[in-house]
Amino acid sequence: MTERSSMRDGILAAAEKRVRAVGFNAVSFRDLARDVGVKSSSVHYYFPQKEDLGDALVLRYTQDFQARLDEIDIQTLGPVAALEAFVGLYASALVIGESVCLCAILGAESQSLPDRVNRRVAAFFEENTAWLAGILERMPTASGLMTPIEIVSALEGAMIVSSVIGTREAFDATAARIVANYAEQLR
Amino acid sequence: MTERSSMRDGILAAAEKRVRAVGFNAVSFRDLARDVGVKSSSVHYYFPQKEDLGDALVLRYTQDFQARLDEIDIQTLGPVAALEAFVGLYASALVIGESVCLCAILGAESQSLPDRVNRRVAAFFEENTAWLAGILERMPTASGLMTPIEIVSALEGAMIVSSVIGTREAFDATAARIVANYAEQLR
DNA sequence: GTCTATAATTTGATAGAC
DNA sequence: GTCTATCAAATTATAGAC
Repeated sequence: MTERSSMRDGILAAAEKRVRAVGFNAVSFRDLARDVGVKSSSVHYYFPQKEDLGDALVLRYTQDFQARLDEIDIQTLGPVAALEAFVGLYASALVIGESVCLCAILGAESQSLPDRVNRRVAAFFEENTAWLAGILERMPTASGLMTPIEIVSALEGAMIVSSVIGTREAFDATAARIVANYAEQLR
Repeated sequence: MTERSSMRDGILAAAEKRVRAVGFNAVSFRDLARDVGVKSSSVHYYFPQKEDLGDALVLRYTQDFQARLDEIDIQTLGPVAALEAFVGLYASALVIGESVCLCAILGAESQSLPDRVNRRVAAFFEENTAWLAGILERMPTASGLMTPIEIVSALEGAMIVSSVIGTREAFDATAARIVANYAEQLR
């Protein structure tokens, strides 16, 4: 097993924290260098271009997220509790005054980001919707229920609105309704 | 009546176009100066600090949006058609590859923006939810229906996700469901 | 009001010593 | 790998002429 906490990973961790707070365009190589205690040229050693940093950042975030999805035992929990666990992952990504989901903020900035980064962000959404599709197909089909992409969209939007307003109200209401509407189908 | 298209308003129009595409942090005074055909120092004449520009930009956007809401004749249309018109305003704010709602992108960047700007963005959401509350109270109360803040959140999130993926799919599905769910209540 | 000129700072990025 | 040193460009912002 390779070293768990390399410099490269430390830089990515610092980048994730900063980008999830202020966005990709507002984070500099020098910010990250200071965070991990090196010079900015050393950050360039690991990520020659800022684009490389963005690419690796979203990849890491997506893999971490996927790993947490894999921990959700759908067989044991059943579809509703699994959906609740999914929504819980999003809930833990939102810390008012501190951070939102990485892909919410990168999604909003997408027109100013390199295509390579955008493709990774799109892949995050696609993996999430695919996972959701896996559990929702175990539900009775009902025309009034949100589809996977609608659920992901609603959670990301609620995160952003909650972040500006400064309370979790919008997010919590959205999260609760998504779960409740599906639970209702199984009564 | 004062001049309709002053330099100040031209700058704000250029700023709106750019910010709705790439975000506030990725737009510079020189960008706007070139757009309207002056030097950047002239832009500073109208907006001494970038914060002043952001503040005026969101105020203008909110007022324009409110004016379009005022044009929706709720009495004549009835609540469902009025809700449809509301959703239509959001729909027209999304142009794939070009722009999203100003407050979606500023909301995502909020942690890196001046408080003054954030307060204006929050006010936009509050005015929108207040308008929605006005028409939804004419509907039969139903526990399964989205509240105003949930509707606004869902539309903003769907805009961002659609923007990254590159198709209107997520937005259109969200918009259609919001209207359909309420229409269903009035059958 | 708009310009020239410029200051002060920050940014992404590179060359080369150690 | 990390550093020093540096570059070219861009950024916000101001002073003062016209």
